[in-house]
Amino acid sequence: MARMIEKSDPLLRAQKLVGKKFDLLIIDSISSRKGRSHFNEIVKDIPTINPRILSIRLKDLERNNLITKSLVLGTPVKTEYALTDSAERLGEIISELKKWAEKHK
Amino acid sequence: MARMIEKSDPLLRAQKLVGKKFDLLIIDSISSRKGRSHFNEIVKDIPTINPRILSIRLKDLERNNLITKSLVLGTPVKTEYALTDSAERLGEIISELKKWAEKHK
DNA sequence: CGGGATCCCAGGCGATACTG
DNA sequence: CAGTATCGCCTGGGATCCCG
Repeated sequence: MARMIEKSDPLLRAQKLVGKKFDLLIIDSISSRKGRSHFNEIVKDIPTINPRILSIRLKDLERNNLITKSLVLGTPVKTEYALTDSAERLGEIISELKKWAEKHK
Repeated sequence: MARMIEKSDPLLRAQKLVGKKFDLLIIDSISSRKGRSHFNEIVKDIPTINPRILSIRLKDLERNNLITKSLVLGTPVKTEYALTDSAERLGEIISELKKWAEKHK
């Protein structure tokens, strides 16, 4: 008999993947720019984030296959963050969550 | 011209409403019991939660109109927590989030 | 432009014990 | 059964400055 303990497992997993303070905001920001953003564009969308945190979160999201990072050569070199397919699907859920939050109460 | 600053407002709002560690787990637990649960039933569903935290979270969720609390007279008296309509709608989003988390990667 | 290095801080959470 | 009382911790995040 399987353990009931695992009833909430998928949610715990979601939490580990995108549960930190700015994670959904970051994904939503990239999503709103059609799936590709530069570092400072995200900062513009989330004025309260600080570069250190953004940097940490981006790396973590990358490790977890939510975003990909690529370099755009030129002067200066730019970085470009893009959502993975999975993260784009999450983006739709985030969009529903936003609608929900706006209506709530 | 509206402030761009507010681009991520609904998400920040959602975060304040249900952004703490166990919030989604609690709502999902009640939801899985057809919208009504007792204190210790929630504890059974979320073995890692401790009574103090659950108590705090339930009060906060109640204040924010996500759950309602009522007493069921009898011996002993029981408390019953139910989801509000709004929280039930959130429950559907949580359900999608769970599916997403299971498929991811 | 896109970060890294340091230092610091609060608050959210864990553990344990107790109660109406 | 359904919580409350204490206490301590630790991690995530804020502030500031700096660099290739």
